Amino acid sequence: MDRSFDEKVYEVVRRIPRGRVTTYGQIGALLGDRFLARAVGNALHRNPDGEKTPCYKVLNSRGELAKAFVFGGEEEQARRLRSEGIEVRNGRVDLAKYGWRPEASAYELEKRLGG
DNA sequence: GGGGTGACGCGTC
DNA sequence: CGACGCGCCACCC
Repeated sequence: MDRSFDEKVYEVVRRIPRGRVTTYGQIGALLGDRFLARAVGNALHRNPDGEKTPCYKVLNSRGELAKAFVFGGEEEQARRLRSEGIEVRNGRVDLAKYGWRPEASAYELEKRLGG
C-alpha cells in the first residue's frame, strides 16, 4: 500500500510553512533523488485538490512561477503567493528571502529525533 | 512492454 | 538575458 509518488509529493507540499516557498528540486531531493524534480512538476500538474495541497508554493530552481499553473495560470499563482505576503516580481520570487529547505526544517529535525 | 509527455535542472553558447 | 541540448523520472496511453 505504499503511497504513490504523487501522494508523497503532496504531503511535502502541505508542510511548506505559511509565507514560504520551496522548489521542485528540493522536494525531489527530499524524496531521495535530485533527478525527481521533473516528476515533481508533473505530480503538481495533476494536483487534484488545490485547497488541500497548496502547490502554488512550489517554484523552479530560479524562483520562477509556473506558466501552466493548473488552478488559473501564472497570474493566479502570483495572487495566491502575495496573499501570504510573498513578493512576486517579474514572475519570480526571491528564494533567498522566502525559500524553505524541507530537509533542514524543524519539522524534519523533530521527526528524525523521534519526536 | 515500448514510447511519448512535461509546472525540472544544469551546463553551454 | 535567451536558446538549446541532454539526463532523468513518474505517469499515461
